[in-house]
Amino acid sequence: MADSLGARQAAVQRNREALLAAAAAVFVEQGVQAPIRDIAGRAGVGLGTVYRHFPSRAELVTAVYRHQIEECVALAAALLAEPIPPGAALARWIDAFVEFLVTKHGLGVALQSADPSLLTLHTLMLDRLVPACASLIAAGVAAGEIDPEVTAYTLMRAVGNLCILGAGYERADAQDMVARLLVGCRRAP
Amino acid sequence: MADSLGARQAAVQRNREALLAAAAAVFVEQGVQAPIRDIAGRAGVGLGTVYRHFPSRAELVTAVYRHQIEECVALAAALLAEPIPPGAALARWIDAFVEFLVTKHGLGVALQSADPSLLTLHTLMLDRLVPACASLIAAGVAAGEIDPEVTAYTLMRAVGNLCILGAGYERADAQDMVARLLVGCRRAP
Amino acid sequence: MADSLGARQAAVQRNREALLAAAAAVFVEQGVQAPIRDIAGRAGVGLGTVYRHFPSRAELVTAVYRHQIEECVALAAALLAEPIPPGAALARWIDAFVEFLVTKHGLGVALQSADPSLLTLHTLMLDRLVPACASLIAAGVAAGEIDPEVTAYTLMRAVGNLCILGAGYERADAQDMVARLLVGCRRAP
Amino acid sequence: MADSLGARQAAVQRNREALLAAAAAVFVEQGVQAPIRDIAGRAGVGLGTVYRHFPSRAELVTAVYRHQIEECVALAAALLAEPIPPGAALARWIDAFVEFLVTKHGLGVALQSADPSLLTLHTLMLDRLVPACASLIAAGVAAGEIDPEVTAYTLMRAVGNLCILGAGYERADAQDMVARLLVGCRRAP
DNA sequence: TATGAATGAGGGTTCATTCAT
DNA sequence: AATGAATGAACCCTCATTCAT
Repeated sequence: MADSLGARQAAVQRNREALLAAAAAVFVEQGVQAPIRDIAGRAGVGLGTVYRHFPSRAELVTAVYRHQIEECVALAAALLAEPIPPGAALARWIDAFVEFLVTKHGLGVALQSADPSLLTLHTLMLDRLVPACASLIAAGVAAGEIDPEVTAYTLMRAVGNLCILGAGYERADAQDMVARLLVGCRRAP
Repeated sequence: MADSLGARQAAVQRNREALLAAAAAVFVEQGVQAPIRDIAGRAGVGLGTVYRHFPSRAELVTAVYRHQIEECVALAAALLAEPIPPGAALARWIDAFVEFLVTKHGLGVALQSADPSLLTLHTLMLDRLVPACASLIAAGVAAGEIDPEVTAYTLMRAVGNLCILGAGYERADAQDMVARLLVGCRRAP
Repeated sequence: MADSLGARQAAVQRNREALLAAAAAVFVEQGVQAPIRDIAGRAGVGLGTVYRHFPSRAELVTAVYRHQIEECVALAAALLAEPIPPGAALARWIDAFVEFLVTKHGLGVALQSADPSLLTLHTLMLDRLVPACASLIAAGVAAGEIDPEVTAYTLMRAVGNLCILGAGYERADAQDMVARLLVGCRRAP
Repeated sequence: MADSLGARQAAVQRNREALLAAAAAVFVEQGVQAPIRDIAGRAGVGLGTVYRHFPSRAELVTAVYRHQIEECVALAAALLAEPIPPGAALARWIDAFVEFLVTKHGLGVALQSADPSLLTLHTLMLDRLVPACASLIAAGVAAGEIDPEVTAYTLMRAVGNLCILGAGYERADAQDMVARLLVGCRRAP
C-alpha cells in the first residue's frame, strides 16, 4: 500500500521534473512564449498534464527558473563569507549569474519581456536576487571598491540584457561585455 | 497622360511613406511583431498594399530603420572629422546610437530577436553601422584610448541589448549602463 | 469480517449519497452540464468514484431527481384520496410540482434539454409522473372541471418550461404563469 | 469599375446572408452554443469569415434574430390599427410570436439562457419586443378584456418558455398551451 | 495598383473519460 | 472500491497571407 502510493507519487514527481526539463530546453530554443504543446511533446506527456502541473504559463516559467535563482542567492551568501575583496566577490557572483543566464536557461530573454505571464518571475527576481546582489554591492561600496551610484536592480537588468545571445554574439561576447560593464561600476578613483 | 502617370507614381510613393511612418509608430507601441493589419489601418491603406510594398515583414522592418541607420553612419564620419579626441568621438556616437535605440524606435528589441524576419535588418547593421562604429574604434585604438580587443559588432550588440527597456529599467538607466560599459572599453593603463 | 464488510458497504452507500447531494447542489448552481469534477470535489470524493457509481451523466441526473419525482407521485395519490374537488387537487399537485421544479432542483432546465444524457430522466418522467398527473386530470375531467383535451404529458412539459427561471423572470412569475395556464385548462362552460 | 465594386459588395452581402441562414439552422438543431466551426461549415465559408462578419457570438445571435423581432414589432402596430377587439389583437400577435419562436428559429431556447453571449439579444427583446407587446396589453386592459396584473415582459418570457420544443412536445402542443395561458390572462369576470 | 474578404493554420484552454495503483 | 494523474478531442480566437475584383 505505502509502496504503491509512494510509487505513484514518485511517478507524478518524475513527470513534473520531466516537464520542467522539457520547458527549460524549449524555452532556450524558442523563448518563453513557446507553444505549450511543444513542451508537452518534448516531455512526452499529454497537453492536459502540463496544465495540471502548471495551470498558467507564469507558474511554469517561474518553476523552471526558481531553482537556478535560489542557487544564485545561496552563492551570494557564500561569497560574502569568503575572505576575498568585495569587488572580487561581486565579480565572481556576476560571473555565476551570467553562467546561468547564458548557459542553460534563456533567463535573459525572460527577464526583459513585459509579458504578464512573466510577472511572477520578475517578482521572484526582485524578491530574491536583487537583495542578494545588493548585499554584494553594499560590501563593495563599503570597501570603497564599487561606485555607490550603482543599484542592484539596474545592474541585474543590464547584465540580463547583455546575456541575450544571438548569432554573432555568443556566450564569450556576453561574458566579455559584462566584465567591461563591471569595470565601469568600480568607484571612480 | 504623362501627368496622370506622374500623379500615380506620386501616390504610390506617398503610400509607401505613410506605411513607413505607420510601421515606425506601431513598432514602438507594440513591437516589431505587431499585426500587419494594424500597420495598414494606421497608414490608412489596405492590407494588400502593405504586402505589395513590403512582401515580407523583414523588408518592412528594414525599411523602417534604414533611415535612422544612415543618419548614424553619417554622424560617425562627421565626428571623425571633428578635432576632438577619438574616445570622446566614440562616446558621442554611442550616445547618439543609444538615443535612436531608446527614444523613438524600438530598435533594441528588434536587434536582439532571432526572428528570421529580422535577418535583413541584421545584415543592414552589419553592412552599414558596424563599419561606421569600427572606424571610430580604430581611431580610438590608434590614439591609445580604446582597448584594441573591442570589436565594433560585439559592442553594438551589447549596446543594443542594454537599450531594451522595461518597467524599472528606463532610458536613463540604459544611458548610465552604456556609459559604464564604455568605461570598461578604454585601454587598460 | 462481517463487520468490516458491513462497514465497507456502509461507506459505499455514504459515498453514493454524498454524490447525490453534491450533484443536486451543483446542478442548481451550474445546470446539469456542470463539470463532473466539480461534483466530485463538492462531494469530497475522487473523480473515479463518480464514474463507478454513475457510469454516465444520465444515470447521475436521473438518480438525483428520482427521489423528488417519487414524492410527487405519492402526493398525487394522497390528494386523490382527500375529500376536495378534483380541480383543486390538480391545482395543489401542480403547485407542489412547481415548487420542486423551481425551488431546489433545476429540473425545469433538465426537462427541456434535448441532451441524450437526459433521456433516462425523460423516461422516468413518462413512466412515473405522467400517470400520476393523468390520474388527477382524469378525476377532474370526470367531475366536469377540466377540459378533456388536456393531456398529462403536454401539461407537464408546459409547466416544466414555465419553471425555467432567469433574470427578470423569478419564481413568483413562474407560479403566476402556471396558475394562469391552469385556468386555461378548465372545462369551457 | 462600379460594376465590379457592386459585384464584390453583393458577394459579401450574400456571404453574410448565407452565414445568417446557416446560423439560424444550426441554432435550431444544436442551440445557440453550437460550435462556430459548424456554422462556418454549413455556410460553406472559412472560420475566419464568420469572425469577420460577427466578431462575437453575441453579434451573430443578435443578427440572426433581429429581423424576426422587427417583424413582430411592426405587426403589433398593424394590429392595433385594425378594427378588432384588443384581446383578439393580442391573441393574434402572440400567435405570430409563437410562430416565430417555434417554426424556424429556436428563439425560445435563446431567450431563457443566461449566457453572456445572449445579453444583446435579451436587450433587444427588452427594447423592442416588450414595448410592442405592452401596447397590445394596455389596449386590452383599457377595453376591460385583459387582467391588468399581466406584464408584457413576464408574459413574453412565459410564451418563450412554452415554445421550447422537444420530442413529444411539438409545435401544436406549444400553440395549445400558449392559447390556454392567454385564457388565464383574461380579466377575471 | 489598391483593396479587403476569405482562408485556415496555429496556439490557448477546458473537461470527459480511462486506467494504473 | 477509491483515487486522481494522464490523455486528447473539441472549442475558441487571432492573424499571416492570398487573390478576385
